[in-house]
Amino acid sequence: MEFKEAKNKFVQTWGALGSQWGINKTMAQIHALLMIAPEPLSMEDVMEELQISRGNASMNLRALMDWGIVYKEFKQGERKEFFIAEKDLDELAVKIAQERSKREIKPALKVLKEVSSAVKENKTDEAKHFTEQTTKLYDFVLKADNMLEKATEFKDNWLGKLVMKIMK
Amino acid sequence: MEFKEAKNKFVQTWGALGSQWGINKTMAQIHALLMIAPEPLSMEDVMEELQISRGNASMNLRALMDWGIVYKEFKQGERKEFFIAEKDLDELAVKIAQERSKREIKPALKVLKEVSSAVKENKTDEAKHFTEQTTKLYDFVLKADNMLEKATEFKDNWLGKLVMKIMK
DNA sequence: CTAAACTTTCAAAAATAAATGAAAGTTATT
DNA sequence: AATAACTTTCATTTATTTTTGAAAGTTTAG
Repeated sequence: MEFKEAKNKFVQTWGALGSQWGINKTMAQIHALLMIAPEPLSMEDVMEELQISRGNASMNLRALMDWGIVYKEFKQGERKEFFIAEKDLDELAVKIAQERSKREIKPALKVLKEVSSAVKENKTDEAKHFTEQTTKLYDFVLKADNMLEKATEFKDNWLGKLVMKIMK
Repeated sequence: MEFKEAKNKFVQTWGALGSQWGINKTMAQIHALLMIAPEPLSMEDVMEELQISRGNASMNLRALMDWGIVYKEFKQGERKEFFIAEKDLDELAVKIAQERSKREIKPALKVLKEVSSAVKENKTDEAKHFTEQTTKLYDFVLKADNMLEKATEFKDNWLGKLVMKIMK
């Protein structure tokens, strides 16, 4: 396979994967590009490589920086900004997990808690069942969120490493 | 809070959560509805409650069954089909994890593997860096996918339970 | 201070995804 | 085998998300 073809295939694939995991396609593609770039890239470079507009590039680079997985870098004597991706993949996973927990799970948990304890006076069967089920769901999502949090601490901790080993 | 209000809030929230995790909004809402229904619901019921069309209900119920998280149920003497949700939440998590791995991660892994070993002859710096990075990414995604798989075996296994406990 | 170099914003356009509903398909009943 | 009860399909419409690009904003250098 030619290098250019492989590169393109990789960027497309990473983009598709990202878009299925809540990161928009262009954002994931920019990230892919930065991951494999041996040198920091300018906004021009990104626009050129992905054939996207200036506005699009600007917005998605900003978003990547908000997620904490892309950084600005300045070059000696150069006026413009360059960008590099977080290259430590464990760190990347931690950042993504934290962001998604904060933006999506935490707010949902708040509502689940609210509704699960909101109809306690109503004693119809339907209402009782509702309270039961939503309580279970709250506990479950809370557990999942905690796991996500704890999983991000794994890499530094002996127990985690042990478990990983056993889990093959 | 009134029961109806709580119910509506719950359905909306579950729908939003789902849509951020790769399950379409209506699909997640139907699932929510079935989760809290004390009795199996017919397609009519679902259409009525969510104010959606017959086609929409049919397609999304089918999708939920493909995911293995909703089942058909037949009632004595009734001609029409009723639906119930998988109520075991651990089972739900397993099913979702399996489906997403199969549909999204596995195909991506295939491409990653392909491109990471595709440009080995090319010896420019850029190509070398590309191979290095994509190899790392492949390993990383593979590891993540394995974790997802193993996590689904946790609930039945003593070590898993222990770890869960320690993780609080 | 001001012009040049560069970045961000945002209303409008384009692309994508999801929903509708009527027609076609299926299955059970008489 | 005809009809009624119900479900699925899919071309079209509608809603949502993403992208564009030109104008406004910012920063640096002279």
